[in-house]
Amino acid sequence: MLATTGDHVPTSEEWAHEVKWDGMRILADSGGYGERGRYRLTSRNDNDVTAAWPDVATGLREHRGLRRRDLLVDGEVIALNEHGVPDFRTLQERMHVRQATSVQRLVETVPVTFMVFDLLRYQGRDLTHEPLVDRRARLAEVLDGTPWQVPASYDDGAMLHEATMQQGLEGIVSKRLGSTYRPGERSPHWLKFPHRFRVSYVVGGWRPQEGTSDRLASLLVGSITPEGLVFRGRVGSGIGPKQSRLLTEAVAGLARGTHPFVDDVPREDRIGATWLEPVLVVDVESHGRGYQRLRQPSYRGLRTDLAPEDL
DNA sequence: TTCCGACAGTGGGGTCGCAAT
DNA sequence: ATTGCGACCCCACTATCGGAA
Repeated sequence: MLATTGDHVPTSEEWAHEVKWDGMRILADSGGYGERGRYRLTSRNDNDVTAAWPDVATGLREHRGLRRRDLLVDGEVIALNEHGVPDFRTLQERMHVRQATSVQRLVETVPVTFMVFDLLRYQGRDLTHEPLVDRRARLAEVLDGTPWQVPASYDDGAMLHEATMQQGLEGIVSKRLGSTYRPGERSPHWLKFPHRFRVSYVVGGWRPQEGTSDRLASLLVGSITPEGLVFRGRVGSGIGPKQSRLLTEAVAGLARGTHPFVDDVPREDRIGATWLEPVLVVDVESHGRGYQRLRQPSYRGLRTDLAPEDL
């Protein structure tokens, strides 16, 4: 079950709100009774990822009360950084591991937490048709005292939205308390509100669409620092045929031979690029702050009212 | 007939493993 | 030893097309 992006955080009492965890979605299935806490883990694309998270898979093995229980839960594996904030980059180091030998080392260097937010089956009984409130209540009982965590649920969405923003968390997810669980579906009963920030950047070049050489598909942008223009990454999402045409016009006559950034532009980013005089300013919406490179960037338009000196 | 939602395709930032160089 | 590529993970957004209203 997936969340739809929402416009406004619902205020009605029919909704509950929780932190949106920046990690990897996992379904953990005990596979029936008597398995002694051996769980099969699957990713969002239904790949078996059990090998990469042995600590998660056996997380309940030692827990007495759950030894012979049967359950299927839905949650997010996260890795916390030194500030206690989920760090996706760190998590990725363990994501692709297939062999048990290397995992043992990673388990120690990259500890993870499994945040479990839904209970889909318990003791052989399918709970997906029961309302969320009931599933959550049962989940809290079942996992109480285990290494797996059940994230808190909040009534006040606006408050949580603000608090998560302050704390540098990814955002919130609002869920309708009476909703059933619909496997594989992107549901309007789950609404996500990721914190995205709109910031202006200076354009230092552009890249063509894959396979072509003239159709502008993405921009290479940078931010102004005391040292000069620092490369921050590429933006392509949001540049459709119309925006592409507008930008092609805006970029005309600005070409130059070398890139205008003070730092080095990585090889991969230079492929097919046309460098430009750093005079155009664009707005970009992206996730998170304080990152070297833009995360999940999307183009928001040309700022003809701004010059690089204004930033 | 019109509108909407699901899906595919394009764009982004990353990691790792493995084969070719 | 380095590099390139594909397989995964996280995603945003746009265009299209078929079915519901």
